[in-house]
Amino acid sequence: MDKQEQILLAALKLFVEFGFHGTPTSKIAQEAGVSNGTLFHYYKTKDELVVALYVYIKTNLSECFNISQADGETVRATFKRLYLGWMYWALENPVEFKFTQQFNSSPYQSMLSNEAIQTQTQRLISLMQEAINTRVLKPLPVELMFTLISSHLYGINEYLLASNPVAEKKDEIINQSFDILWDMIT
Amino acid sequence: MDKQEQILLAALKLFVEFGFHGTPTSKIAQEAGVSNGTLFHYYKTKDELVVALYVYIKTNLSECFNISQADGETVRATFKRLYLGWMYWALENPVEFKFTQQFNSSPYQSMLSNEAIQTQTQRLISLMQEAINTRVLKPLPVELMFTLISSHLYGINEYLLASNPVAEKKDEIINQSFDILWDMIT
DNA sequence: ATTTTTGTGGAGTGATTAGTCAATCTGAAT
DNA sequence: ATTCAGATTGACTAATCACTCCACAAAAAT
Repeated sequence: MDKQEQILLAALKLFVEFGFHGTPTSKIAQEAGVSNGTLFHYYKTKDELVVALYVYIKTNLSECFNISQADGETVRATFKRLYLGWMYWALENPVEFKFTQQFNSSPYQSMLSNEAIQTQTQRLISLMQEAINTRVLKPLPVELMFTLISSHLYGINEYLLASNPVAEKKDEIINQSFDILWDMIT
Repeated sequence: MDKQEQILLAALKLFVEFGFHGTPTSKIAQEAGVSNGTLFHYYKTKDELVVALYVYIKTNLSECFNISQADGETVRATFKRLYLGWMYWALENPVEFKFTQQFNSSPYQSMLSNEAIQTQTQRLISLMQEAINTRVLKPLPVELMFTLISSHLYGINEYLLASNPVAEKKDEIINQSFDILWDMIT
């Protein structure tokens, strides 16, 4: 058993349920089954723990699929693969996803200066830029394109979590929503 | 001077900068120029203050435009009016907007049981439902339609706040983004 | 004029919190 | 067997926090 990971998982569970402020470090240690001291052995401050948890989750997410166009893959297929990959990850890991949302619209956001995560985003951006350059996507500013796609994804995800349809219906909506997105950006 | 409002404004400023947990009630009172006791005279708990602030902001927002189709107004014009109204409000009140985002992805969200705000959302929903019934909008579940539109709006807003273009360019992007949205949903 | 209600202040309180520390344990290397 | 570095513990602390309480002021009602 990796105590460090247990701490992260306990923090995740409690943060999503009670918010950052609502969960004392003592409760996190308790939930993780470790002592107070151990928690602070691994993370010097509570803030550091919050940021580390975000990095941990984002790293897990990015390992789910690689952001690059495979040989013989059309641009559309690449985008669809990434869109579906992200969407299904978010649906299967709602707590993790909720946490990233909470984090992104919190003041902790600015404490983040993690290289790995920023290059991950950069990869997506350049993939989109290339698709714009080759006239596959509409000639919009790439940052705007990025925003359009990710907010679309967030929205659909939120809808699916709220309405919680059966698996088939869910797949149908996801595919349909990708088509709508693709129409929008090409 | 209305002390109650001063407290809300001080809380807004501090919450957005330091988060709910990062701002003690004593600092809020100090920023508002009132005593600790006065703050708790108006709001029995800190939680109550947070929720009251959300209601206050949402009420202000909803007073900016009325959600109904004016005489002789096309469906597209109604949607555009509401879209632009909301967008410009969010751009002109970034702190308020940021707060609502923070609130919505926080555990406080569930403490909200305000009638007025929920009927406001209901109005928008039924406006969309009607547009779907009359075949103006695509035959999608109305909740999905709602999600598509609002996440689009959120995304564009975030982009505009981040890139901060000059006023003309900004107007152009907003109009353009509405056209993209309209294409998407019709 | 007198009472009642409401607003305001700010010191005070008990509980809670993030973070420390010295002591012990563990296990691997020598 | 001894050493030693890192892991682990949990009692401890200094600070902070949400919230109370009571005295008093202002206004409103009688």
